[in-house]
Amino acid sequence: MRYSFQREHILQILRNSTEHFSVEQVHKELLKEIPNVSLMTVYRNLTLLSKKGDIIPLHINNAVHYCGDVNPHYHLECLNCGEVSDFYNSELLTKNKFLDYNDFSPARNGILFRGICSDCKEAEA
Amino acid sequence: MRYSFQREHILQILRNSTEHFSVEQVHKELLKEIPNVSLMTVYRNLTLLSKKGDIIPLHINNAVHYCGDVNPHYHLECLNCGEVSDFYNSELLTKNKFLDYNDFSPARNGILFRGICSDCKEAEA
DNA sequence: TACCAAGTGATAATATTTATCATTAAGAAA
DNA sequence: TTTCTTAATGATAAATATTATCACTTGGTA
Repeated sequence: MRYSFQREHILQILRNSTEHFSVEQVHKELLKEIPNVSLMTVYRNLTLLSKKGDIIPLHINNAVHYCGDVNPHYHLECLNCGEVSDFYNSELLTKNKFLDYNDFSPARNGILFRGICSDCKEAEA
Repeated sequence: MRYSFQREHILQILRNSTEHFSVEQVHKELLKEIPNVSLMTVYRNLTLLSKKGDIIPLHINNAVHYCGDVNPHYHLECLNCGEVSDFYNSELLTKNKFLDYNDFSPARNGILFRGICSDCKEAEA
């Protein structure tokens, strides 16, 4: 894989944020730094970076969002507001082994919890 | 919500299978029983049944698949072959409480494990 | 400096889902 | 049973997200 100015910037956009941008959002951010960069380039590089393991693809409501943090953690998706947040939990990580039951090996960042986030629970109460 | 012949059949298709059909697949099955039924009707009812809690929507690679089993369980998605299977694990279910950490409440069937399934692991070895 | 292949950007095509609206039919009321 | 109201349907079009194609550009090596 050859160096690419565009790809490097895409990676930095995700590394420098805790948000989980959609492809469109990454493109929008990238346009601030590289005018005229095409959406196709964003798609292409996000796919490549995912395959390399440099970013984590999250499939949320029929659109892929990407996480730039490759440290061991999981994701929480709120079914009410749609927000996706990172979830660091060492207890779960150490207990992770029993998940190899069923001969299924979860990917390092491959656990997604779908439910209701704290903000939405408060709003209801 | 009023009774609908089409909706009833859609629900039965999912109830009578352990597979996790896409919308197109449900439509294909439904056409065997109700010729000329429209794809729009399938979309509409799958969305309605999801909101009622009668079926579980799974977002897999930018397409929704549905699970007709509403008993407490989770899902395993193979990143290699794309297969999605049900995962029943009482140990995880009882330990589920600690997931209320972070004030996030996972939905009853809202945990998705993404990784490599047993078949694919064997094939590699 | 020349060359080759990876990467890009413009464009078109595909796939998935949602919106619109006239017609049909569930089921309550007369 | 007939009438009436409105949810549900089906046909069609539109919107959204993604992938394919290909001539041109650029990174990096010979």
